[in-house]
Amino acid sequence: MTAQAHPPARPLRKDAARNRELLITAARELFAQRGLDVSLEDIAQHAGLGVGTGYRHFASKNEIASALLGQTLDAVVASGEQALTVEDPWRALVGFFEAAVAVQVGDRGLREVFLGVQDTGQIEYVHGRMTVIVTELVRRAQRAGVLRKDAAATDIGMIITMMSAVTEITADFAPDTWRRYLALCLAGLKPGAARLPLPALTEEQFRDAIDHHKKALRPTAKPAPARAKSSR
Amino acid sequence: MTAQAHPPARPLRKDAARNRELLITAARELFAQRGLDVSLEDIAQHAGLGVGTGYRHFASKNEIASALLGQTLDAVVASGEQALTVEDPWRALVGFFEAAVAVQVGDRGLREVFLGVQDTGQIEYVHGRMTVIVTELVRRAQRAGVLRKDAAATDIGMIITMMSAVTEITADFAPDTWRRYLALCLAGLKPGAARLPLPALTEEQFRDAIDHHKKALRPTAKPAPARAKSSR
DNA sequence: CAAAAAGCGGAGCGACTCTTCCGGATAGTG
DNA sequence: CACTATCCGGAAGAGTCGCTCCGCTTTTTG
Repeated sequence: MTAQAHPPARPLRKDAARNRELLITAARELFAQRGLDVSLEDIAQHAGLGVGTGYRHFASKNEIASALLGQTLDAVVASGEQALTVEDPWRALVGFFEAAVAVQVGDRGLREVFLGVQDTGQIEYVHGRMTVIVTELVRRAQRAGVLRKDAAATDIGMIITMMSAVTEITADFAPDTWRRYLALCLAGLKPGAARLPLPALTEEQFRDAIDHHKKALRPTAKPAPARAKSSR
Repeated sequence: MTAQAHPPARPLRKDAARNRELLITAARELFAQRGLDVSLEDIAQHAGLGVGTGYRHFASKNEIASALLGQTLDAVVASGEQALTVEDPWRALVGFFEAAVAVQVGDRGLREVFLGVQDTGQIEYVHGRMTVIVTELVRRAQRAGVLRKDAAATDIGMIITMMSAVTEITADFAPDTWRRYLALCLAGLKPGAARLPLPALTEEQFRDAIDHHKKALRPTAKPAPARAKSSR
């Protein structure tokens, strides 16, 4: 589903391959620094190339963004899988939190996705893989008695989103601030506190939450093929 | 500072006054529903008026947005002042949280401001009034022993921002979800939990946080006065 | 060392935004 | 009821962004 470089039927020409890499790294940098709203002209220029070259390698701006974001989201999933191998259930949970938030500190585009400001479309795919992992992390911690019984798997995702908000605001000058508020939430997750007033979201609701509502990554809405002449 | 309707030197003509109200309510509705990015054409049309009429009443789109947002932010300040009159320090604190978040549930534009996605410019003004109130709320609660000693005034603002993130994502179908996560944070704010790893932000840092970095409400960057002829 | 294939770049189109301008409609006045 | 200050509406200027098209350059091939 990810627009991974189409398996090169014929190997790319040398310069083309080089330019492709230039584009990818330029895009990654700009998305991370300035968010998902940078223009493709900026990306191309930042790579020292022309706009047309960008479109030779990627069908649309969304394709670059989706591919890059997908890659990063995969990394988050990976750190979740790794957390499952940690024996101490509480340390595993905390470690996962920290990994998931740490990647966002340097990546504004990623934060925009977690905050639901922008939509890349493929989150549900990642979410599918994630829910199993997180559910297991929660189950283990609860069984060990280190996590309050009324915590749910969806709470973990929501807390990560809250950390995104903190980081979005502080990343520029106090990038570690999220640690303070994660600690605060973790304190609230320990057993023994007062009951939580509402039930957690269901997995389905949570998926809707990060998938619905937001503006698609550029409305684009390419209705008419621009030119009347469809010569090509 | 707020672009309150310039004290009408001469009373507005009847239709003008009516249209002004139409514009304001239309803008408020659209900002609340669709966020701060709605076009001014949409606003005018939603009010049943022409674009030009909008500019007769407001100097720019930013002016409408700022004025409206400012009004809402004033309401938040007011609920803070009211909280100071509650005798139970914990109830006062919780009440303030609830008031501050509740207004955001129906107002997407306001959430965008709290999340630092968009900048209206006048937050620092509100922040100035707020910091005194919140500091007092915190001091009272700590003196009564119901709030952990290492909590700071800036923590309150940050928690509100976290609730903005939750609400931004859930407002469309489970608008009360923030209550669960507020409860979780409140549990973490009770005394007795493990120390928080980092110091809180200073007031100055917090002000920078919600003031810096974000994209101004439309770059606009009106460099040249459009037409060369400066007849008017 | 050609010829052909592949790739490059940027002018340019459509769609959208904010804002201005001004002819024509409207409300208040004598 | 006319007359004028006021106001309305929408066309149009200027800017931005996504994307396409096609003449020109570079790489590969034979």
